Amino acid sequence: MSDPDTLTEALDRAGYHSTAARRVMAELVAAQEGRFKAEDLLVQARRTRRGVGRATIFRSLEIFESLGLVEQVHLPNGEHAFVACERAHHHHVVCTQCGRSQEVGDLGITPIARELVEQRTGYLVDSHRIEFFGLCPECRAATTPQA
Amino acid sequence: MSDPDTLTEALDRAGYHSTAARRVMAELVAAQEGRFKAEDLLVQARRTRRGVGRATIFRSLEIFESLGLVEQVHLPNGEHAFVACERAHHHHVVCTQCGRSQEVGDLGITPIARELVEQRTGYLVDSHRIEFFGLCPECRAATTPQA
DNA sequence: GGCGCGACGATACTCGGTCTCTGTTTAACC
DNA sequence: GGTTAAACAGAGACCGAGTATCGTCGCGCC
Ligand SMILES: [Zn+2]
Ligand SMILES: [Zn+2]
Ligand SMILES: [Zn+2]
Ligand SMILES: [Zn+2]
Repeated sequence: MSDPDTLTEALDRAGYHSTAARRVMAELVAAQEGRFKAEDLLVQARRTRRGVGRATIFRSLEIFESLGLVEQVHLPNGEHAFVACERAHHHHVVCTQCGRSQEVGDLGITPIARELVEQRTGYLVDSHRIEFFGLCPECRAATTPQA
Repeated sequence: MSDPDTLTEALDRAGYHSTAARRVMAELVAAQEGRFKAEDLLVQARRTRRGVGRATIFRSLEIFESLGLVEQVHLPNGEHAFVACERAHHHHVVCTQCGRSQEVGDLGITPIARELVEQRTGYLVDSHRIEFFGLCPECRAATTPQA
């Protein structure tokens, strides 16, 4: 992600007021590389221009999430973080080392899984969550010098 | 899940002391139907025999999890719950209505996904989390009488 | 320019989870 | 069976993420 305007436009299109706080949020989110915690934004906001209130951080993230611009990920250690999204159904790989993250298309898993799960368990699946964790190319290279 | 002994035996096998609190925990966990929150156990423990301390609840669950006897699930609403497990790599479907849950085998997703993700993103995947949410057969029947 | 609703932010609060510390239990060894 | 070191339980303090409240302010609209 890297374009604040995409975010603000989406907000506008969805009928949300354009406010200073939200513009800052859009900028911050767009500037993140990989996963980030709400707390990170709070700190960053406080550091630069006039800070954004804690409540607003969460409210904005909630809106962004409802618009599919951001997604919550549940890290292996139980913490919660967010990642910026580029629309369409997808999932994320998150680097356990540096936190960078990337989207992965649906991989065609959804329909298969849904069907299989349904026929094996009788459950009518209506949503799912898939998260991959591992090492990003950079960290991978860093930990395995050349061997 | 329904056998407390399986749990206590596993603890024993792993070299953990057999204590009163852990036996109670084994019984409680075995008695749960579907997903349950730590808080639930706390309340239930308090209600029946001599309660188990809050810290102990979490410590035990942590051990159970490390032994693959229990797994943490991140519900769609952000809450955390646990489900009892029957070993081997698998995932869960959780009923969004009544909370019942069931294991689903790997579905063959793991190797495919791993490979696809790796070749598309360059990430070296070493763990993943897949959760399905929907309606269990009972709730399904209940909400769609016969139509 | 004025109005009303929506959003902001400070603060207080809740709640899930952890830490710390002390007294107790356990298992192993004699 | 008695002794002892290490593991454990539990009470309570503590912490941090997230939420609720509420007075103020800004946006969009007329
Ligand atoms: Zn979570
Ligand atoms: Zn990385
Ligand atoms: Zn399981
Ligand atoms: Zn159900």
